[in-house]
Amino acid sequence: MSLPHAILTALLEKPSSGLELTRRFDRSIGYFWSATHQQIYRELGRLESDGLIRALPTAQPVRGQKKSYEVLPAGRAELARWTSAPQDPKPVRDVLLLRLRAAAVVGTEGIEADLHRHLALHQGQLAEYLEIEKRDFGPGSNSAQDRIRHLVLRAGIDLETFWIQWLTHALDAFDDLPAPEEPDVRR
Amino acid sequence: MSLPHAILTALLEKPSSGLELTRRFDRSIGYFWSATHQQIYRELGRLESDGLIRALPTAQPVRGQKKSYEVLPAGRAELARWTSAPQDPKPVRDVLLLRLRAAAVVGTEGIEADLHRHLALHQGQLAEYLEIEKRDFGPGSNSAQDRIRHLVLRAGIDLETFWIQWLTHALDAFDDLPAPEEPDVRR
DNA sequence: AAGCCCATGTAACGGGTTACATGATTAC
DNA sequence: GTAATCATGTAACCCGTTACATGGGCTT
Repeated sequence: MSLPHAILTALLEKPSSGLELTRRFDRSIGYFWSATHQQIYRELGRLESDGLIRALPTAQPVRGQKKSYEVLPAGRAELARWTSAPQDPKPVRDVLLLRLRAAAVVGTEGIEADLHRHLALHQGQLAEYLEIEKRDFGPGSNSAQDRIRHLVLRAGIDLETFWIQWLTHALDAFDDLPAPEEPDVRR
Repeated sequence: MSLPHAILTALLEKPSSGLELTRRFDRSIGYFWSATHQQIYRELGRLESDGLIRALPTAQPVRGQKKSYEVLPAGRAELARWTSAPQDPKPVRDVLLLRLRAAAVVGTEGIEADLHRHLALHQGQLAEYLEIEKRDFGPGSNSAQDRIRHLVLRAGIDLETFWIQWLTHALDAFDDLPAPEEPDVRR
């Protein structure tokens, strides 16, 4: 149950319409919590009928007409409650690691190319994060808000750095692997 | 669609019953792909009716009777195909980062305790991984299988190390935060 | 008027989670 | 012989994903 709270956070930062939210979930917020527009509209409906947000009274809501939402006091309270409530970290769930484990059994044929591809993707993402850091978190501006947001961005940067290092290490190890154990055609 | 392939990998490593699989998904495989027994039974049924695995012919399958499965050639082929097929990395989805972003808006009240708790949890997980590394991957044994599995374990170790460092950094930053942005008492 | 993007949806499906059910085996 | 545990399932629900629908405004 995190999507509604992600939306509440986004709306508190800036009241928005569904499509504007979708755009923001493709950028900043989406860096650690992604969502499609279908999810967002479904959730906006629920949040509204639960009395946590309301549509800004601008024009009557016609289909195809922009409709902006803002957070109500009950919504802010719920977000504060959720934020401070303890939550266990989710166990890791990573397809690439699973594929490697499978490759240890059925052979590493073909997976190496994808490791290279992932390495490039993570390098690209890291560059994007570093660009944002340079732009948004220069030496000035030390409000609590900025420092916390910088902390979150730092997690992204360090995570990408971890993957780059690990993938580099993995590819090195692949290079001097004692030859494929392919001839395992026993069945 | 990763659970069936996780099960195929597990069954290739060692034919097992549903409950044995469940136990293994609580340990080694579960370190990067978790699954409950309900999921596993459901998926075993599908894999069998798809002709990728079969029940070992021991006793007739009575309810409450152990039933072991092994992988058929078609299953091994499907796993090899899946392993070498390119797959994009999933975008990060982390509740703690989302909560921090929310805390930047509604205040950091209460979240600090949970950061401490997470730090301890990650330290415990790291210790467990290091124990496994010492036990299973000593200086000897350099088969390709072992080296690949060690690589996967290394990812786990490095990920936990990342979280420990980041949480430590975050808690440090919290300590000299310019005080809550609600009513600042010190100035 | 045709085509394209903007904006808001609906519908169907599949995986993951939680709660519950039921038969067999073991412990006392 | 009864309680606990082992072992295999069923059922319901929610979230995330994919495909599709509808209407308005803009450009050509």
